Amino acid sequence: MNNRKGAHPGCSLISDGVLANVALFLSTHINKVDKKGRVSVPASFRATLAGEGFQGIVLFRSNVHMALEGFSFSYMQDLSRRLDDFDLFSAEQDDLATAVFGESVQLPIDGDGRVVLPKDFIDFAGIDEQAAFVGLGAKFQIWEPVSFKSRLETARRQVKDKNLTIPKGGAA
Amino acid sequence: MNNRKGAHPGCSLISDGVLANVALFLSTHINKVDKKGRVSVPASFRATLAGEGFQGIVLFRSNVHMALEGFSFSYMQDLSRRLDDFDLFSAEQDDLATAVFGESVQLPIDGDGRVVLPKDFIDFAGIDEQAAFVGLGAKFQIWEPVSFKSRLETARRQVKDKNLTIPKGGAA
DNA sequence: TGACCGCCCATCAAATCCCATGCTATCCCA
DNA sequence: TGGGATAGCATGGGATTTGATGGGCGGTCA
Repeated sequence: MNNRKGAHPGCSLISDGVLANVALFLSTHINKVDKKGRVSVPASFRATLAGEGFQGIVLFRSNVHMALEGFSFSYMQDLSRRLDDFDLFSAEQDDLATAVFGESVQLPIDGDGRVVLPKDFIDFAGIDEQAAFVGLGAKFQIWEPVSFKSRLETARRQVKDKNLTIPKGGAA
Repeated sequence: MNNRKGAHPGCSLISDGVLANVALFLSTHINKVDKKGRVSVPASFRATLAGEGFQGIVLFRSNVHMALEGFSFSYMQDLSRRLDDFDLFSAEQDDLATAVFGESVQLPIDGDGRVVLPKDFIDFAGIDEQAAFVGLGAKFQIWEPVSFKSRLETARRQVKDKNLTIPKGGAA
């Protein structure tokens, strides 16, 4: 129930209870896509989504990769808020908002924990028999497994070469 | 024993009893890995994790060693939050998230205080019959005991030769 | 009248729970 | 202060549940 290790010198703006269980999308799960286009959403992802109070996922095409971006509904709200902050200053952000919200689909999860990926999304991501659900913390992506493998290597290399680190925030 | 009374002068959000002490992972414990891939998480580590308010650990492959890095779940939440400071969809954010979250796994601790190490993680760390849980303060590592022994000697030598010290400073 | 969609059930393997057993560090009391 | 009593921890193995996957059945909408 409570929070991060108490390293926040200035304390937090976030109330304890809320922060408490920020569920995260973690790890990579590879599931099979059946003839009907159905895929099981990894159980842990479902749990994360359920924690967000929404039975379903929001998907749209990545602007960068041949992959799909997935969010919980509440994260979409967050996204919206962030975009609003920039709206005033940049047309690009407006484009982004249009692309993101206009192109996204909301998929219900069936009784067995599966979603049906729209055909054009499947094509876009080059998905065939299998789909890799990649947890990225607050969001996740869906990849064709082989593509993801090389993507992962790129990411690793980038992190290493550019010496990327997650900025030190409150707690260590 | 270790209360951190007064560590957060203005912080009323953190209740004394609970968050009270920033628990640390300390010491090295070597436990057996059974055929099912189960290992007991050292009791003291479990206590530390419990202080974080979560039953489970997050693991991923070390970028540097043939070992696994372990964190409390709340630590990952911290990372996620800090990652939010990056621009959404920026290459940096994406690379980091992919490398960190995409490769991590969240392992629940069973009723007997054990976790099941994924097979590929066991292989990565070269673990066979035993696993060494090495406390490193806010995080810990899991090693194949023999590998760790040489690692330990290297570390000792480095500290000595280079006269390494812990920088003075902030909270964590 | 097909293609598609939402729902239901069956199956198999893997993950999880439960209990039983030593072993050891700790406690309590004479 | 010796020594038995006790509780906590690590471990093994079996039982049970959950999760992923495949297939079937009716309804609906062009």
